[in-house]
Amino acid sequence: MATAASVHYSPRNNSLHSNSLVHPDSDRMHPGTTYREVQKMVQNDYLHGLASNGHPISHSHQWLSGTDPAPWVTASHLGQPEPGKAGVQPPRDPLGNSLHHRSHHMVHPQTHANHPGAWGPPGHHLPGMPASSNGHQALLYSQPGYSSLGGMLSPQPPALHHGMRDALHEDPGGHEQEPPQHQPESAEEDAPTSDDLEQFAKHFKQRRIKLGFTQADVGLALGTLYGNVFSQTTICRFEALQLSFKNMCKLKPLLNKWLEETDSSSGSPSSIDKIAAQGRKRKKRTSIEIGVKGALENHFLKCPKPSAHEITALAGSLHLEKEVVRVWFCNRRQKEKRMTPVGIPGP
DNA sequence: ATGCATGAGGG
DNA sequence: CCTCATGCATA
Repeated sequence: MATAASVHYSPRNNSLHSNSLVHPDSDRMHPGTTYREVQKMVQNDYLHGLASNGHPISHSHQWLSGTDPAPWVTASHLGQPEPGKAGVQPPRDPLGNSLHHRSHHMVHPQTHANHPGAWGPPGHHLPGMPASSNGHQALLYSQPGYSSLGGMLSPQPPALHHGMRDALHEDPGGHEQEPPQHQPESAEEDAPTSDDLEQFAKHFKQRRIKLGFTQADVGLALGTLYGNVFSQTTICRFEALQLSFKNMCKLKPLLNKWLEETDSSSGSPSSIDKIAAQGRKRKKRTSIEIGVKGALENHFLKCPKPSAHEITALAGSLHLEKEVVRVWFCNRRQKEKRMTPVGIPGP
């Protein structure tokens, strides 16, 4: 066969241990439901990563092809999303009305540097337990009133208004680290609370399904509309609140826009951009055996951030590549930072 | 729906 | 090396 297609990737440093055989592991559960730890998440450092990427462009697949530059990527972040429209059409036609209209002068993911105060505090609510029980967080949504919890929702005109977040009491003599630079209730895209996001995610999913779109469709549509493509994975995670708070905040406006556009003007067949995954191949996903995962979990509980040396040692004893172990820890840490931390499904 | 992975950006 | 956003591949 085509041996020319080399499936080599470049491990940072290390000898090839080549221990990662493709064994169909049926892993998905943790060995023993013992680590149902309460998340302690007392450190939210959402304050420093905002500038990470204001423009998700210019990165992604470079192995796609060394010959043809991804057109959608080079198209820049928000250049010209085709004034006409760009709605991917669901496999089935939900409605037939071609109501088209208006504004789509959306900007690219503008991650303003405001930090959510509702997520970090140790006393924040758990996903299954709205903070309302504390009696300090009213349920004020910035989104158009969706009377969820009923099933039937009636799209109402944007009531755009929202309250505010819980007021943090700063310590006397201390330094303020919460500059509430909120505009005079200008728009609705300021600082969503966790409840906002929760509600929106729910609403979004509901609408999406009703409109007959898949998660992948939405991701693609976002690309066509605003120039930012997202994968099914990301949409899925958004709906499941499995992204970081900051990330959720960034995506919400986009998805909201899509929702508005879509449910009002729904008859617009359009060509879906398809990205061909070709060229460079990524490393085969290493399947870590259940037992090994358990061991990793254990170490994580004791030490979420092992040193390089420790990782090496661990990798040795577990017969894994160091890189794999390192990445495992990275991913594990990320999980802890999600809105819905491991093991605790949303409401 | 999720597990492992890539890569940009920051230190 | 880490964090963070994001996604291919897979269960």
